[in-house]
Amino acid sequence: MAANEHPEKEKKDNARQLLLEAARRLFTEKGYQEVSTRELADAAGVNLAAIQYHFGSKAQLFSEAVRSIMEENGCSQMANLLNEPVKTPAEAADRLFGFIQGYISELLRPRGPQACRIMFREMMSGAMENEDLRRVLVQTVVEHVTKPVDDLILGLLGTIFPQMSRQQLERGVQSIIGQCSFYVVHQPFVEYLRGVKCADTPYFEETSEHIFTFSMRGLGGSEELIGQTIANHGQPKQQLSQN
Amino acid sequence: MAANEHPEKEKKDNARQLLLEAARRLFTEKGYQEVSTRELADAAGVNLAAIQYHFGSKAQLFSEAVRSIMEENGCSQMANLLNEPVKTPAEAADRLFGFIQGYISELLRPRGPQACRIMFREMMSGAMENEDLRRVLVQTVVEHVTKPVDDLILGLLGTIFPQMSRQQLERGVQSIIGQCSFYVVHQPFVEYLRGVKCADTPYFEETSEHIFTFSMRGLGGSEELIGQTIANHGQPKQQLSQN
DNA sequence: GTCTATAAGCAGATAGAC
DNA sequence: GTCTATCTGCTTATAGAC
Repeated sequence: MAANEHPEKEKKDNARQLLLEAARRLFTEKGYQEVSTRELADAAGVNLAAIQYHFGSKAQLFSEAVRSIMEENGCSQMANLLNEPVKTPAEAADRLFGFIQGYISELLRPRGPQACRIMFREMMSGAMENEDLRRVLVQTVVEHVTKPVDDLILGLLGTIFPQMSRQQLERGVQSIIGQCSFYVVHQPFVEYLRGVKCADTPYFEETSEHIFTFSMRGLGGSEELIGQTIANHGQPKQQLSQN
Repeated sequence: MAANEHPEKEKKDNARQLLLEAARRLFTEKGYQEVSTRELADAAGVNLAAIQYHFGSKAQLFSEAVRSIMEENGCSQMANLLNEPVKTPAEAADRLFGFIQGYISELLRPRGPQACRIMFREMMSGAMENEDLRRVLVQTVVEHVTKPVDDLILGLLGTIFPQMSRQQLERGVQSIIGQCSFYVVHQPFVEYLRGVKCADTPYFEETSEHIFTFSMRGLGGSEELIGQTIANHGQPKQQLSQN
């Protein structure tokens, strides 16, 4: 009904589009199992049967919604980091620090479609009844999130540590992502155990700085580069000395 | 029916015990949402109504099952590590390495009740409908898993790095646990992206060694201690020099 | 394409006989 | 304490009118 109030633009497949938008929002907010088809149809302002008509099943609507989210913004904060290739270790270290902040921020303080939360949640739960669908979901996540993030960090680490083997770099990437994920996956436990709020600004900033420092040391980075990166991060670009 | 074949021992509350055992197994295998009360009753060989009679609801049975698992074996591989207090940094480093191996092993290659998988899965999903129940679950996990693991690693790191502040030690613990968790939480993505099997012995052993080395370096540990720990791990105890 | 009405099934919980 | 039978409410999916 509300759909007919805007006759100006093309409105073919309106119900489909409305459903997709509602699905993106609700699935990311509540998870696959917790959203019923009735709820989806109501939120979209369309008829229940439209889900079967346009997507065939709830599962396929979910699959489409995830793909659409991932294609549109992947891990959105990465866009800035990919604009121009880095040249010096100092630039790479600066972007690595920026990535860590952005990645945790997106995971802990999600605004808009939370692509990454879906990835954690639906994969851990046995929620995806259909095994094929589950495989497609893994593939979609890897293509649009895991792989780009991996390539980005791999490139940065390769610039900072040019002597390192591919295998060592891959392990470094995994250690960094693992540390960031910790503050999402273990969030309720950390908050209960330590009496902190992971997303509160002071704790959050300390978290980024710790992960950056710990990881740079873990890979053998110089204290000079670590200190200068933290000191200069967010400042206008300037030439930094490097190891 | 099978219950009456063993009249020798006390068998009061037999249905209750049978239900608890079935619940521990099924909930850890499939997750809360994926197990129905009928399935539980069938597996236990008792009547459906026994769940309400003995536990009041499915949710309370789940809660009891988790508590029972956690109380019984927490993170089981930790028992060996807690037997005697460590004295030297070398001993502490050796146990840290042992912990990392044991922790990943328990998460990746679970045999028996998989306490830790429950923790990850049910917390990430919005599965626990009841907010009170969710709080109780967080509390149970922290008490029986998070806190003991945290104390253990905190103690080991404190022995290896006696000059470090409490805050730094806590961050170190979180970085180590985060890296270990990565190989569980991101398992399907890593396996798809890299074409590896996380639980396969060569990759698994390399994983433990990497996390240990990366973390020791990240905290400023000496190369000598790292190398000697890896070389000597699993050997009979001997005095090692330390930084 | 969109709607109403309904099918078909499964969920957790309960009443009441034994 | 254990059982059968059933209630109530929800789910996804479909048939068929418009």
